[in-house]
Order: sequence, then structure tokens, then C-alpha cells
Amino acid sequence: MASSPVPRTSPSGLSRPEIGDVVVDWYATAARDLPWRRPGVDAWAVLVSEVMLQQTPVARVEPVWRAWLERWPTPADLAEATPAEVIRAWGKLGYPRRALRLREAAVAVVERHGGVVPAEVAALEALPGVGTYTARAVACFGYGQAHPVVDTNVRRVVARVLHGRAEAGTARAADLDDVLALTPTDPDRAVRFSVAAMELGALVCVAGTPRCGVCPVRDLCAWRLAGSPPDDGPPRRVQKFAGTDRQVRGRLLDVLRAAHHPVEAAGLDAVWDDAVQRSRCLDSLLTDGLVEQTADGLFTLPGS
DNA sequence: GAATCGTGGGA
DNA sequence: TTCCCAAGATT
Repeated sequence: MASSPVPRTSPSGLSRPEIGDVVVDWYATAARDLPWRRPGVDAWAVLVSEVMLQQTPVARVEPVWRAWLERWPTPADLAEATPAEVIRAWGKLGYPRRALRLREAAVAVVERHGGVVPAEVAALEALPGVGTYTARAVACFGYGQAHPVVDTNVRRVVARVLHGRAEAGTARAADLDDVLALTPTDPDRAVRFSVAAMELGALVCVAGTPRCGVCPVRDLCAWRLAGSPPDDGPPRRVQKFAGTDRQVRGRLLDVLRAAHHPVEAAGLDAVWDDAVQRSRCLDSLLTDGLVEQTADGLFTLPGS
């Protein structure tokens, strides 16, 4: 591990790196051929992919990722772009604040690291929009370092295989230790395990109905061995969308993305009937730096 | 710890 | 049709 020594045990006292070895071998035969996994993809391209993939399906990311890197092949290139340009290039991936933060991260990489994406987890975590997961993903997938990389897929795999629970609870710091308990001891295999565990969660140990029949660790899985008990935790709240500020913000931004000239406030009235909510959302977009008001009171994407 | 922040495909 | 949810980060 490149990180500080951590006991290879979970809070439940289990230490089962042999499970990790099985998952690594399965990955060699079952992995998807995703563009950001190909040889020669640098840490910048990996960082872009990781930010785009936050809460966003692979299929939606692929074309945007390709176009993005063709246009801004290095952090220095993106650092010179305007917010309006990156918001438009982000398209409809969702959560457009990610686009602004990615640009801010590019600026930080230029200013703090000479234009080279840093390889240290701490330096990566200090970049805008880069948290616990993304920092380790870049260090691991972009630089080949062994780190526990814990996303929602991995937390679900750990919950089932290691803890015998149907669903993962809220993310916690101890998740990193749980993953270490499953990680192969060989450094090279540890690196491959990080991507392999994510892939297992994405393809086999999925939310909803897991495909245990084709799972490489079905006979080692604590949840399966316990008889696949149903989730006993509190039902997790489904996030609403219809009628929320998120929907309204999305519609407002959609108009401004399409308009290549500043728009009057009245030009935004059609997107939502509730004027109070509409106004609140426009204000929040201004606060977030996703929208800018011109000197004559019109609205537009920032820096356009 | 809980709430917030987009979007659209699939069960 | 409705509901679930997809490689999180930030506050």
C-alpha cells in the first residue's frame, strides 16, 4: 500500500484477501473495454472520467469524455477555457457544478503543480471537486498506485461479501479499512483489485437484483452464506426530482446553454410557472457561478 | 449525519 | 406509468 499501514481487518474482524484474488482473476475475463481504461490514458484523462462518472452512467459519459479531451487535452488547455464553454461542453451530464469545479481543478493543477496532475492523494483531494473517492481513483488508475478505492459499487460488494448485509449503509471512513481487508497482498494485484471490485459491483453485485448465479465469489459471500437475508436497515429515501429546484435549475440552464446571447428575465418565465421558485433557482444558479447577470440586467452563462 | 445538486434509461 | 438509481462532493 502506498498509504500508511492499516490492519488488514474490518471492524467485523474478517481478513479475507483471497476473495480479492478471485475478483481480480474474474476481472481479467469479464472487464468492459472502457476508453479511460486503455493503455496510454494519462492521469488527466482519468481525472476527467472520474469527475464525469460521479453519479452518472457510463454510457452517457463516453461521448462527452472523448469530445472534452479532444478539445482540452491537458489541464493547461482547460484552465484557459471560460465557464460558459465548459458548461456547454458538459452538455446534459447533470450536476453542472462538476464542470465548473473541473475547470477550477485544472487551474489549480497549473498553479500548484506546473500543469501536471499530482500523484499524491493529499494533493489530489485538495483539488476542487475531488474528494475521497476521486483522489484515490486517480492515484490508482492514473498512476498505478495501490490504494483502497471505494465507490458505491465497492461499498455494496463489501456489505454483502464481507458483512453479510443486503445493502451498504451510509458511507463512512471505515469503508477504506473494509476494502483493505479484501485486498490482495501483492501490490500489483491490489491495484487491479481496486478496479475489479468496482466492476463486480457494476456488472454482477448490482443494486436491485444481484446476479449471484454468475458471481465469482458466490461461495465465499457472507450474505449468500447467510441465506441472502433482506435489508434490515431503514428504507433509504428516494430522491425526488419532479417539481424540485433541481428540475427548475436544469430547465433554466438548458435555456441559457441553447441561447448564445444574454436573455431577459422574461425569456426564462416559460420554463416554470411558479415565479417564486423560478426566482429562487435563478438566484442559486447565480450564487453557484453557473449563471451571470450582465450590466444591463440580462442573464447568460458566465464569461461568454 | 442529512440535505442538496441533474438527467435519462431501464425494470 | 412510476420508481429506481448511476465511478460523489460539498455544506
